[in-house]
Amino acid sequence: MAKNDKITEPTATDAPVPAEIEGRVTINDIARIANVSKKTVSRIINKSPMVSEETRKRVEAVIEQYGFQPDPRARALAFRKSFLIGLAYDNPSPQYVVNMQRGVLDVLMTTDYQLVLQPVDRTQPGYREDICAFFERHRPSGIIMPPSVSEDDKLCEMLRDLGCDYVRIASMELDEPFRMIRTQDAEGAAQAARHLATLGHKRIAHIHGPKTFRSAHERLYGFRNGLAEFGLELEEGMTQEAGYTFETGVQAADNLLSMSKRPTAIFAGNDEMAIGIYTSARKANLRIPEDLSIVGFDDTPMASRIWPLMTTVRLPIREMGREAARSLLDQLEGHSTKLSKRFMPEIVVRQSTAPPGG
Amino acid sequence: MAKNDKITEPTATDAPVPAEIEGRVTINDIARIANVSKKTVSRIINKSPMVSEETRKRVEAVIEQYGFQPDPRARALAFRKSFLIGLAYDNPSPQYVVNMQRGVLDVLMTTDYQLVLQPVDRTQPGYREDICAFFERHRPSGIIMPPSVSEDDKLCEMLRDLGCDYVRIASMELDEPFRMIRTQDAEGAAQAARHLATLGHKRIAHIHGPKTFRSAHERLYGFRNGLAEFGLELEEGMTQEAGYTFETGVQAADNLLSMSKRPTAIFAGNDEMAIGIYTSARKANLRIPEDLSIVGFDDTPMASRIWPLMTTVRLPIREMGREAARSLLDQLEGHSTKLSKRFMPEIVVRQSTAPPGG
DNA sequence: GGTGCTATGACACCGGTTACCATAAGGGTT
DNA sequence: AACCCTTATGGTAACCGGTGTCATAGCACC
Repeated sequence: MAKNDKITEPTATDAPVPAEIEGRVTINDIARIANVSKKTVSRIINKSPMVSEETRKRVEAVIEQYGFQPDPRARALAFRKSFLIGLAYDNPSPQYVVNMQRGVLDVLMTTDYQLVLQPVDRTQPGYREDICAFFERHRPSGIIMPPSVSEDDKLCEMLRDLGCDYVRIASMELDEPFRMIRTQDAEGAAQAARHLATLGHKRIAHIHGPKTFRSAHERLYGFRNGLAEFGLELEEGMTQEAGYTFETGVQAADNLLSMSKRPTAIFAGNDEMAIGIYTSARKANLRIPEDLSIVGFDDTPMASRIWPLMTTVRLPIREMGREAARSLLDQLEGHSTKLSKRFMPEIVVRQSTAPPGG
Repeated sequence: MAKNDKITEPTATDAPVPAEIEGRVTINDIARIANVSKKTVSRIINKSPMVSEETRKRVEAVIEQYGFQPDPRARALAFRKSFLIGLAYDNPSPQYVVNMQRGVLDVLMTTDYQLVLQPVDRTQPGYREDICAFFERHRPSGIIMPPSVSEDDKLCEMLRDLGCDYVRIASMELDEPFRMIRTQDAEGAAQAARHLATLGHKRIAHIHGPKTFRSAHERLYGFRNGLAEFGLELEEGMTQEAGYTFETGVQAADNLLSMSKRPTAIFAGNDEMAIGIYTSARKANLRIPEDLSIVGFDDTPMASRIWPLMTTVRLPIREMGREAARSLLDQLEGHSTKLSKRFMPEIVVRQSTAPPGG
């Protein structure tokens, strides 16, 4: 007769299968218990309006009672959507990374999406392929890229070709607006310049990041402009390129401080290098801030732990992570806000800056 | 027509759906092209030996050619296994967190498993429930817990009740051996004690973490023992409790340094607090290391950036992350090594320690 | 010719979804 | 009042992309 009726459960001739079926409650259980079809339960989970108030109440009570939670993987499969958001980062600062993760998670936790990490090393050949392989494998719905990964136009092109949505966090408009989270690094650097100029410094130097990083250009540019407002400029030899690391920062500062007419203030492109300046100054027996003023960029926790406390430029990283996640989610759902949000850095004045010639 | 349900997508009445079915190659495609059944392809993916050499070659060629990658979600569903590993952490040090993540990822990337993060705040009531809810939701195959989450016996009990596998990273044997990754914190602290004693210090103080952290006890205990080897002891008032943070470290150091017979050396339970000692010493106009020797614990990057470079005790955090992941994977596959691996800390002598009375 | 092993395929199933259909209730028309 | 057409609601089957179980065909071995 082949009665088609579901044979769902053999109902244990001998095997206590039900016991084996561990605690996980499924949509079928709920449907059976609430005496409705799977479909109806599904409608309720997905907040479809096509369910009577009464039915909804009843089913929701059962869901509540049994603590039913739909399996994310099954949903992903059926929706043909991974509900994954990738975070591809190479930022060497743990503080930055952790804050960014937190911000993204703040938003994702309230949704059905999940975060997957993809740390990369931009100096490795084939790192682009790594990210693409990562995409092919997990098929995240979208990828968030903070600097400096975000600055790689070629990579983004590859991702677009793969049909991968993404959001880039950067200090320049590198892409279509809805794909950008902007930081106004230039303005932050300008604030640093104004601060130093206002204190009365004339001989001011800047240690910037690698030329291959756009943020380095941006900060240099903004700093120059800020100085120009006061009729000042970065004199010959007063700019040094370094690698955004502590060691290269020390090296660059050594160069600056050994000059016959050494600067009375140095602005570093990030805190790591600024801390390098502290070390260099100590080696040269210069007092901070009396003999040398120092300004950093990022406001890492270190800035408020080092002695004397560092004046630096702060970016709201966690909030940027949130915004990036929100923006990506919007994009995935079609209502891409045409506007790229801009985050304004803010100088935090502490103790590493003072008038020159203390 | 009355399309009943959600009007999700109008689906572009004209659009040829097959085009819509983007590039994703499935096991069915491979099976069809290679002229075998899905099951055979599945066998090959899973390296089952029950496939003839010839068939395998042929199918593998097709897989290669089309760049087929099995969908992790579909596999997870079919395997009744999530292939997810959770990392539940509350460690306030970004450096620790990032290194731990890296270590875990190092291992997981070579497997089918994926990492999901669960940052928590142990000071929040209901944080245990957060973690359990996290488990219920994603059903990770296992959870890795670094300190201080790892120290919560109650939480682990709840997880066991839920049938959740886990690995704890801690300085004490808190659980069955196969669930532990041990760090020999006591031995690290003893090394610090020996180092200071050897330099000739007699009046030595210790700033330890909160009593609620087992690591705090462990380090205090080890430090005491190390001193005892040299016939020294922590005198009355020479121990201070602080909160593992910079600010509380400053406070505790202020207390110690304002005593009439102040210590000539201080060992802090972590680098954060040790950095607080630097600040306190600067305020008190004491030179490091001439007037005061300082030893930290953790070897955060900060330790090698601060001036003078900090002597501290190092733990191989990334390697510990790797080991935790390996160990958990072993556990999941049944061959739980009965042994809990132990990581030995190592003192890194830099410039913040010297003989007393410099 | 029975036995045991290998290689392969058929088919149901994991836990959700959509497409499509069935039925009941309501409202206007004649 | 009978009829038809909506609209609201819920059921059934197929499917997403893999897996397990079991049956079966082919072959070597005694």
